[in-house]
Amino acid sequence: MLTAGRLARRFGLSRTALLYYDGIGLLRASTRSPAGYRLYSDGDIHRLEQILRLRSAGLELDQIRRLLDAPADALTEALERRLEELNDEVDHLRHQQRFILGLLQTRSSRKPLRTMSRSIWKSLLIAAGFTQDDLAAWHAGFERDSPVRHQAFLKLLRIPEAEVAAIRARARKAASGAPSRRRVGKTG
Amino acid sequence: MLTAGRLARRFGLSRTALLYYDGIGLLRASTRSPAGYRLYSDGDIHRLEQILRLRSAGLELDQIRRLLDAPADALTEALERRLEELNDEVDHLRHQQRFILGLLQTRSSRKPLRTMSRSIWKSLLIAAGFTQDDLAAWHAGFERDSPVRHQAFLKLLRIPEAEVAAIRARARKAASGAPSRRRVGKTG
DNA sequence: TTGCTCCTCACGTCACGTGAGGTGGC
DNA sequence: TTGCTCCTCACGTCACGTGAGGTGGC
Repeated sequence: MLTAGRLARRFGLSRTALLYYDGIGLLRASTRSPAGYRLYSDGDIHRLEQILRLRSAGLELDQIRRLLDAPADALTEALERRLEELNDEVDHLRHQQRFILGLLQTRSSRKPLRTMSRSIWKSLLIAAGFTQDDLAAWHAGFERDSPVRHQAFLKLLRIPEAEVAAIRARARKAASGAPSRRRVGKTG
Repeated sequence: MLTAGRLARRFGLSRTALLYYDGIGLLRASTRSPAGYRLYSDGDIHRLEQILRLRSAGLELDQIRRLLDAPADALTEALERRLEELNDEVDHLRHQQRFILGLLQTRSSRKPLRTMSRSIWKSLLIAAGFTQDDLAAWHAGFERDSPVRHQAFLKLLRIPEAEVAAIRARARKAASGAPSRRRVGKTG
């Protein structure tokens, strides 16, 4: 039996969040102490775990509440709908990005665009499921098999000359047999 | 001189939005009619255009208000900060997507994942700046120069066999000289 | 006179955060 | 007795949407 404060700390969320969940009927403490303190049972804790899982998926609390008492099919369906929604949201943010890039180009900017474009591209690929190592391996393979097309591809991404050269150099080194202990982007 | 309702319709936003902008001091009608109707001048309209531009970039109204009376440098800087912010937001949404894919995999799903992954990938590339035609041309070139690697690449994206075959067939046809009148994804 | 547009409050939204004012527990 | 934790309101957030109740304009 945990009080609200302890439970909150245990799950890394705020006490007021728990009070809010109580208020909207999402998660009520199954017991109260004589003084009125909320006391959360193991069952309550289990329910909280489910709630936080679905919250991590970006579902609304109201929807989570309904799903917890619904058949599993409803959950699967809701998650798939959420995936589509996320596609739309990402598209929307991408439009904002491209719009901003347009605004900046109209003005007198020169260098930020190039670096942004590179970092955007990278975060896209990483978000798409590629790890840093995947990217390194991919560049290495590309460079080994068709260095000319590799360069053209990097140019297409508007990555500046110096960066292109650095990426190709790393790719050649990786392809020539050095163990892949390198981290892209940070210190290596 | 336009009233609020007319101005709203002209710019495709709601009348209440304009009232709200007035309320927070973002855009005040420079004149009122004897009866108290808001009358927007050409100057007001020009200011609204600027507001909507920045709103399309996803800036907050409060920030927009400050930027409109600030030097151009501040605007450029704000837009670049917003770009970074967008990267973070997209990352966050991607995490949600990957988390959901994990949840669905734990359950008994089988087919939705494959198709999602494909559509996610495509929307990523399109959002990154590739047009449908760019994609088609890219596949065509890849297929022409190294069909084996092209297939491996598509497989890496977890695109189902049948889709892979279709994409390669289209790519071969495109590379063999047919004019690129085709649309990817819809009917073609 | 009839619609349509306009006006000004005031309240609701979503998931909490932040006090204010008061009590329980070691 | 002193801190720390807990309790219950109540209000603020962001960009509006939605009435309610009342007036202007063709």
